[in-house]
Amino acid sequence: MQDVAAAAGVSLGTVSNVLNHPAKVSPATAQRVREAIAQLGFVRNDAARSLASGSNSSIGMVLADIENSLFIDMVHGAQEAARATGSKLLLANTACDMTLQDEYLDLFDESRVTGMLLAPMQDSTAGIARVRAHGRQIVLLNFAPKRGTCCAVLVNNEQVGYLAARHLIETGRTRLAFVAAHDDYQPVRDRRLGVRAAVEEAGGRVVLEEIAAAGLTTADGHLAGQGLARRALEELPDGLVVVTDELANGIIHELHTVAGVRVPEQVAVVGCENNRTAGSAAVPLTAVDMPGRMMGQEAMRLLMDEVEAGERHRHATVVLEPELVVRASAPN
Amino acid sequence: MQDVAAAAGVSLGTVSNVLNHPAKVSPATAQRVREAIAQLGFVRNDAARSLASGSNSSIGMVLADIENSLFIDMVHGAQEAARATGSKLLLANTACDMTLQDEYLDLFDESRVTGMLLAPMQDSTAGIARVRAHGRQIVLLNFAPKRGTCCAVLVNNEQVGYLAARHLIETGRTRLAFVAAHDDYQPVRDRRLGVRAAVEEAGGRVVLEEIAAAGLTTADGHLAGQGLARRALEELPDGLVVVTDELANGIIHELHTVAGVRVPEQVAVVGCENNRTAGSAAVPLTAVDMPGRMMGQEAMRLLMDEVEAGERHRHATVVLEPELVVRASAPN
DNA sequence: CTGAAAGCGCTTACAG
DNA sequence: CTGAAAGCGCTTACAG
Repeated sequence: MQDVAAAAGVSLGTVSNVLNHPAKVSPATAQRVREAIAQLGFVRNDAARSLASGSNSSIGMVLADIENSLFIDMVHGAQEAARATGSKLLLANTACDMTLQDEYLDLFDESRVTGMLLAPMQDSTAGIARVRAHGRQIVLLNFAPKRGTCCAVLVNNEQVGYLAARHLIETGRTRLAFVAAHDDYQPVRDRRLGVRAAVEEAGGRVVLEEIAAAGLTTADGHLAGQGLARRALEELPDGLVVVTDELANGIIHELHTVAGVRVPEQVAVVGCENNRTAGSAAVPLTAVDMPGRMMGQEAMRLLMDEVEAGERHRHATVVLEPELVVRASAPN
Repeated sequence: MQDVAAAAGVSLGTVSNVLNHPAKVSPATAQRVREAIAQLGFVRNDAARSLASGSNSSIGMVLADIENSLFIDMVHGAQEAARATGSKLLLANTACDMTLQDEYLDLFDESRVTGMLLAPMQDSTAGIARVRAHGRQIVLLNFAPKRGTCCAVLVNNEQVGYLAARHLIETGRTRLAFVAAHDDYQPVRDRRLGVRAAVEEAGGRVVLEEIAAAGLTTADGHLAGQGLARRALEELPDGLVVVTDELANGIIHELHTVAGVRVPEQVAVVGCENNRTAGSAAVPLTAVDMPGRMMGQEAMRLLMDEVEAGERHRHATVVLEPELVVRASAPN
């Protein structure tokens, strides 16, 4: 920057002003400075910049699983919103590893980002507290914070389970099963509650079985599907609510393609999330849609509010409603 | 940090040494310092740190399309390799927008990352030159650099096309078509060359038709599939090489599910990339696999070599070989 | 509108 | 092994 100033025949402060407050500099001078910058190939040192100014216009987003298109949708939404405000979105993937998640939170913290977005798969109260203790803003995605300790954007996951189960009941299924794993993941717990509520609402004419899968992936679905396929047909549920699409696809594969149990005729299946994989499966999956893009947008909006409002800020939790998307695996 | 030093009763430099060169400090002192850090909730300011040291241990990865699981695989590979060396991987998604790509390259440049990984969808010579002019290292993924201007990890995309076409020819198909779009995307051009080479190799007994799609997505595939479905059966190719899996899935959907043209009996289809979607489609897709994870690992390795070797560094291009994965859409 | 000066919070030789 | 001092490259009042 010194060199630029010398080349343009102005002082250091003027170069800085051209970069940060162009209005304070006469157009002619600014032009000369800009030419010098271009000629010397000058790149402003962001470290010095944020050290001196105490700020940094990028915002960090920490994601538990970029493999899941729900998270990718959140990224898209957040990025659109960030772009509108002129800030840059930096991404970090933890692959569901809490150690890595903490490391990334600390990294963004140390680099003094404007704020953070966190979409975790487990309780992250400690990490959030650490970040917030340093005065840095953070908004939680798809996971409720501990008693109002920060802003959050949630989906009504109880409603996710409820919509899925109600659809099956309304289309005449009476022996439901809920297949899930990872009750330490809050959305799973909530979806379970919703399923139970829908069954209860139906009175005694609908029964619910709860089946534990080994995990949430397609491979876990294969296992669960094999388990179901070993049953006599009359002992099979006639409607399945499966806690994730991947898991549902795995089950359908085993049931329908391998074991020859017809989906949806003999067993109807509803997934949760409405992932990118849902529509293109062997039997297109009926699923309850999570509005990922909107979640990302809302989260960015909350974060920006918090950054701007400062002391006056009040934490808020936005709860978005899910929607049923009907496809072949559980038709109307 | 000043406060920490005071609390621990040592000087500033000692605190710094505890953080950066623990061996230089006596265990007892180090312990006292660490306690002070914990008590005060001190977070080292990364801006000051990298300003003073001139370095920054994170590396930036700029991706054209996080929607595509090939890119996600590259992330996984790069992250594993980064973790092994103790550096952090920061991600940025450009959504195929060259303006955004340039902005992110500049952002990482300004923040003085150790180095960058770039997986673009278009020629990025200008951006690469800009970054390199500032002395920052960058490795290209899945796109050949202009005449040895940087390190790169490529897949032999000609071989991708070749393997796809040869598989169809070997399984008895004689009227092939290559469906593609975006010849400005280098891998597309190379795959086309490979398909032509395989057809030529077969002599006169195999003919090749080249079909232009509107784009590379599933929706574009639907369009292309509709176009094919309108043809009389005897005018239909009996083997399709489709330049991406998504495009292939779209075509299969229209042909097989909508129009009732049987895949693979009447038309066999081979995709390129072997995306996450390939295996779970209505007709599981035979596809040529791109080794994304390995690409990411190799790219990190090249980058680290370059960072460490400094002046002595020679650019290198690693070309990985693809592999055919046979599924139902074009069986053996 | 412009320039000189202080300071952001660290790291790194260097002397003890 | 420890401490005092210089310097990293900017931004921001402040005086002109």
